[in-house]
Amino acid sequence: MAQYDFRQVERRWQERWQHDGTFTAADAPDARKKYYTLVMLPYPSGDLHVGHAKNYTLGDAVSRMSRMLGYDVINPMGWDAFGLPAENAAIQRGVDPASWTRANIDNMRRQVRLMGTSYDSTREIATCDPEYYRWNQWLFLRLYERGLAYKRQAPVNWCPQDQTVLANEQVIDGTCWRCGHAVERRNLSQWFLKITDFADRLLADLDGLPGWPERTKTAQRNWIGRSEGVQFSLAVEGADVHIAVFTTRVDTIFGVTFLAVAPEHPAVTAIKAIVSSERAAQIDAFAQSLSSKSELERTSLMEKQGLFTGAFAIHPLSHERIPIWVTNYVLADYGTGAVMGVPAHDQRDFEFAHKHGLAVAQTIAPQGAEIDGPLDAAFLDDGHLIASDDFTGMSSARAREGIAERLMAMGVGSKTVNYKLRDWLVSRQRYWGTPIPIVYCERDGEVPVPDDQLPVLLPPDVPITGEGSPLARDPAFVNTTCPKCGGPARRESDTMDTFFESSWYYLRYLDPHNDRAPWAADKAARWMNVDQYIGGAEHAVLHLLYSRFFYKFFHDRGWVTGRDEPFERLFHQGMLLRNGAKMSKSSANVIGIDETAETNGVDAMRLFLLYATPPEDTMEWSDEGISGRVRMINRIWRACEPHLENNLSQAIPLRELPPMADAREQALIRAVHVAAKSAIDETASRRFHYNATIAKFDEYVNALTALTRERPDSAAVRYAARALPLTIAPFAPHIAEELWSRMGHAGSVHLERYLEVDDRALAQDEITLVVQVNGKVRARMALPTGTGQIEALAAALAHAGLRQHLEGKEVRKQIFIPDKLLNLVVG
RNA sequence: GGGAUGGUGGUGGAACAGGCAGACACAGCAGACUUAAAAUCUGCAGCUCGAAAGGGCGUCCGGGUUCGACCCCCGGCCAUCCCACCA
Repeated sequence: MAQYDFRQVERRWQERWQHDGTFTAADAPDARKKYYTLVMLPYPSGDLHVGHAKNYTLGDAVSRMSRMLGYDVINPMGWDAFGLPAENAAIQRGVDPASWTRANIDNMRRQVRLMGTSYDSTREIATCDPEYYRWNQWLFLRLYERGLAYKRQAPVNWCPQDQTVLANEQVIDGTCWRCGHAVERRNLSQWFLKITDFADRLLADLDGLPGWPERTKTAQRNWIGRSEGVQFSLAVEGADVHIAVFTTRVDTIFGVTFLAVAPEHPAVTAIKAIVSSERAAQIDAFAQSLSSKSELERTSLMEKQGLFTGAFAIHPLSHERIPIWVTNYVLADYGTGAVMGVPAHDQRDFEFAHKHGLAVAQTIAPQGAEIDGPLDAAFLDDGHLIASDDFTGMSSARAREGIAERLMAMGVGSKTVNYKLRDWLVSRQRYWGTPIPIVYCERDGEVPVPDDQLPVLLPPDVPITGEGSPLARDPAFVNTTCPKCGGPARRESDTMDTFFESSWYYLRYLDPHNDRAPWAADKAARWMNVDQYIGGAEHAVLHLLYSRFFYKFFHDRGWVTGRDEPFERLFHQGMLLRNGAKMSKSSANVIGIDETAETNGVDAMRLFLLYATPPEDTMEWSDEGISGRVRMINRIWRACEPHLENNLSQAIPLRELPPMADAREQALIRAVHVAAKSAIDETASRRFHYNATIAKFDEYVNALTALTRERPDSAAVRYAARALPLTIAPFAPHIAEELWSRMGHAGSVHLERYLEVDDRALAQDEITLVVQVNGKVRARMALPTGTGQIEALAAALAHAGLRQHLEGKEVRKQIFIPDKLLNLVVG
């Protein structure tokens, strides 16, 4: 008996699939329904580990399964190749980011193939290719034309030690991830994308995505943060300025005892002009002390601080004088940058008022109750209004309407919707990204690079030191001529956030070599939308929100048709841990693909990754666990081996069930169809709990192994052996292909139709009827399928084991579930 | 503080629709084969009382609904993740 040589077999079929283009998707449609499976494209960091493998194995199984179920499948793959790690490698090791990235892509492509991934390699893309980022720039210009890309001054995270800007995710508890130095805020001129224009659609259309996890939709809803309220303004006493505030609780307006503004608020300048010079100096000092503090520090870590400006605002309804304070906890860029302070009905305001000795005026009382003494915390619920002029006595809900109308009639207020979502900052002072295609001319100002001059190429050989923007220091890149007037001009030296590339890559896969457009509309119409998207939950509000924004823009421009959502169904993978930590080089807990494939084989690795937990769960890697799947592969081989080359003439068509000689053969045939049914159901339901499917295959293989020993030539055994490569193909593709081929088939098993589940095979002649007495299981009886209640009761009464539970008692009630259960209530 | 998800043997997990709890596997124990080991095969295995037959308990805890609850409802505990001075 020859040992199964997985190394040789796996390598041979991987080369064959690549050579034959087995998984190439044709652009010409056929009679089948299209199916677009997509996994989030990886960053080429160097080496794939089994954590990556967990993600790609699921996508690959879904893709292969869908193809075998009769869909016209497209399953592309690419590289999210721009980003900071390449620059860090450049700084630390002096390598060129481009060469470093290319080498990583080459290595990881090898590893993706080593995993036996069934992706269409003719559609592979790398976002750092000029042929790709050219279209980034083109899309940026289309956004620019519509006013959706714009430049403005904005505060960013800045590390004074490393002399560089940091992304939000690189700020760990207010410090720089690399050097640990406290991060500051700096005002820099930055490019933004106006995602806020789409806030209402991005929110509303979540309701039309039943194929998305609820938690992801909730996360996006929270992030967009829509709130309805009223905006109104208060005049500043003695100055010609008004301060607008936004509130969701306008019913508490008579409880306002102070006005809190952000130190950056524009009205602060006017206020400084009307107060004493000492006050003005104090305000400046207060603003200065906060200017470099990060938002996290100001809002979450620091105590509530404030300074009375010396100025007053006039309450629009009561005409009382309201002291104006500058505070650390009011954010300049949410709402209007100013808040009405209602200590009695807002906990933040309550704490602030207590600390600074401000008045607390209760204007809402619990429904049906009166106030009983001073508050020891803000009263946040709705109720009825007290001490509120002619609104006194109204319910909160009615007062919100009435007060809003009064303010509108007075011309000082309006109903408003506010969003937490802010415009997307896409500028990065980094080298390894897409250059922003804008030049600055002394005469013409900000000028977009014309389409026919794209791409603006990223220059090679730029020194990267980790200090400041590398492109800004490259005169050959920065100095250019104005496309409009031909005069001297300066190129934008910022590059784009890498999330720009990943917001539309799924469209480029559909037309990867197009040099006239990012994609052709007919290709998009052929394949979009993505039927099943698979990736980590960490992108719930980043990539997945940006992509929806882009797709809506594309849809509005008519570049894509159908619905304006890119991803029909979304599935979040669980993480893979080892020793309780996420696999990473820094944790030194990485299990590499190459080593695992070499020692255990790729099929065993794939089976283990699918088998160990449901795919959405966090998984702990286990060196022992994979050995069980190695055994399974070997059992599959031994079970099928007697049915290889010699038995070709005895091939049994899989659609024809062999006659079943006895209960054991029936059980074997049943195991075949139970496993196949599980694979089909888990795919169709999009639950993808292939862990349960593979357990069914264990039972199938165990039954086959046992019966093969006794009667290797029975029709049932031959049928079950020949069905095995076909049914296990999506999960263990290499051994399946090898067995299929050795059984005499010419084509690839992966292009075959999956086994059709036959109800006759699933049916059983005999079932186990559970007999309960007063709800407790007291006996199990083997009975013919379809036994009626009367016969079942008779059998139960005759059952020796039940006598002690029934003797001398009256059966008062029977519950009978056919072929399952008989519950006798006695007393 | 708010929200989401979850809590089942020594371990990973199964039970898809309220109907046999613990499938399948890992680790373990015993046996067969072997000079021996590996590999392979067979058997045992929730806890507990009992020699056995058989009984009692058992899906985080406490209640409830039901003939019957891992599953549904109420209250609590714990864990993980997300959001969090958003006015």
